[in-house]
Amino acid sequence: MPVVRLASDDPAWGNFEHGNCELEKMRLYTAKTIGRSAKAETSRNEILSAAANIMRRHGYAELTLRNVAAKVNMKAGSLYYHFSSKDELATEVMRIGVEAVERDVREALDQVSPIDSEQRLITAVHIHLNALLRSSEFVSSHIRCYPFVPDRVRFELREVRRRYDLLWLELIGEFINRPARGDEVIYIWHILVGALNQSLEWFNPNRHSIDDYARQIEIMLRQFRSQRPL
Amino acid sequence: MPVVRLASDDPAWGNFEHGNCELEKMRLYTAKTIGRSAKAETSRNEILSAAANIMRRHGYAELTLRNVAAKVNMKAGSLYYHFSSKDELATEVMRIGVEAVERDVREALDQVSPIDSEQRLITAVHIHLNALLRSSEFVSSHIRCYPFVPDRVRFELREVRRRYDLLWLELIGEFINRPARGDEVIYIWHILVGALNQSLEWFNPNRHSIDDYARQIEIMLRQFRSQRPL
DNA sequence: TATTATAACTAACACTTGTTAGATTAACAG
DNA sequence: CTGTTAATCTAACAAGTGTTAGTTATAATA
Repeated sequence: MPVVRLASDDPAWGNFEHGNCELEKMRLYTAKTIGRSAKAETSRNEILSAAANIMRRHGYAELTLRNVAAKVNMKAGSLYYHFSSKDELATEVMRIGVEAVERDVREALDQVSPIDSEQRLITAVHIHLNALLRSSEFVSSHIRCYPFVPDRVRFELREVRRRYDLLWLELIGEFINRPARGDEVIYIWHILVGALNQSLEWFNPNRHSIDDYARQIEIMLRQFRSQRPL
Repeated sequence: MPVVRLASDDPAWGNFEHGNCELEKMRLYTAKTIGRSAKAETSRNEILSAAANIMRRHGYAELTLRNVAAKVNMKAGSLYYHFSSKDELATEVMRIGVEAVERDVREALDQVSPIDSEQRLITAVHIHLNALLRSSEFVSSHIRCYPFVPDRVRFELREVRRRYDLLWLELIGEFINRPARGDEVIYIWHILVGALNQSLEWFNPNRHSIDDYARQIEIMLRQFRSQRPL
């Protein structure tokens, strides 16, 4: 019946399970494992994953400690053994998210020639989209919930976020041969980030292709370069 | 200190007042005024505006009946004289939003040659951006809160939203000379809508220019056409 | 096995939420 | 001025929130 099939038409919209990249999670989790027993570490990771899942699917408003606890067969109060507050839990989920996607992008860029600025930007687009839409609920929960999270949480995340933002500004600056902090680069950055991150609200893995979408974004990006002298 | 000034760095982020387009509001409100006294109508409109303001600035989770009531010097219970539920209030705010921006875009398109598909698309971009970032909190609250609103509210809005979506698909289809329902058009539509609507999260009227941003979007759009035969 | 630290539970707290019924005021008709 | 309708308030409700203190069960260590 719907002429255009919108994400919002799908009853299961937003309820897809992401591929379980357990290896990736492990790498992230263990990065900051200090003085925690194996069992505590496992529980903590389950809690983080459950929280990320709720945040990605239903938004920050639906992230309640009782919801999270139920997903890991615990009671709300038990979560305080692993996190000192709801804010800390949310911060940790989102911190894992940015750090994951930044690490993935940087690792992929290491395999690309430093002077091929077009291939570098395109690579970053692919990696970011895959993290967002396929591999990591930590990434998607961060992107989806950041604007609605309490001030304190946003404040805690400002440095990791800025690092990732600067990476993009530099990639774009190199690509269009302009200063990374000029208005031009910044506006293009906003266009690109908007196109990438809004996909969370419509992308349906059963109906859409990450690569197809990334290809259209590549086409768009080339225009910004072709408008300018090299 | 921040290298790149992000919206989230600004303490007043999201707290800008939109230009008071009272005339526009009147046109919208009165469109469905049936069997309501002048006083009731005024109160109802104040409630709608207050709700839209909260939704745009703080998101749907912060929209509480007590918050809204306080803004219009009422008590929470009094709102039930004008709306039968919180859902109905939210639905009405968002319905006004889509209908407003769709009407604005269509009226502007009436002034553009039907065969100048580039100018038509560019016009729509400008009108949409201005509604979103400057003139209407009903539009911005809709865009910002739609993904987080209860299912019932989204269901109520599906028709008005689809009408507006189809308008864009047709504009893009004409512009790149492709069927409005093909994958190509739909992906470009998602890119464009993402770039437009995400601006809600970073745009700061004291620091950015709507026209500058719209111009960058124009550059982007031309690439999609130039890639194809006419 | 006995002891101890770990990890979870119970049950409540103070508070906020949407919503409702009934009382109260304000505006207006006769 | 009187009576009636329209508009708002009061005060509570049941449900849900983050958080805490005290308790129990589990697991590791001696």
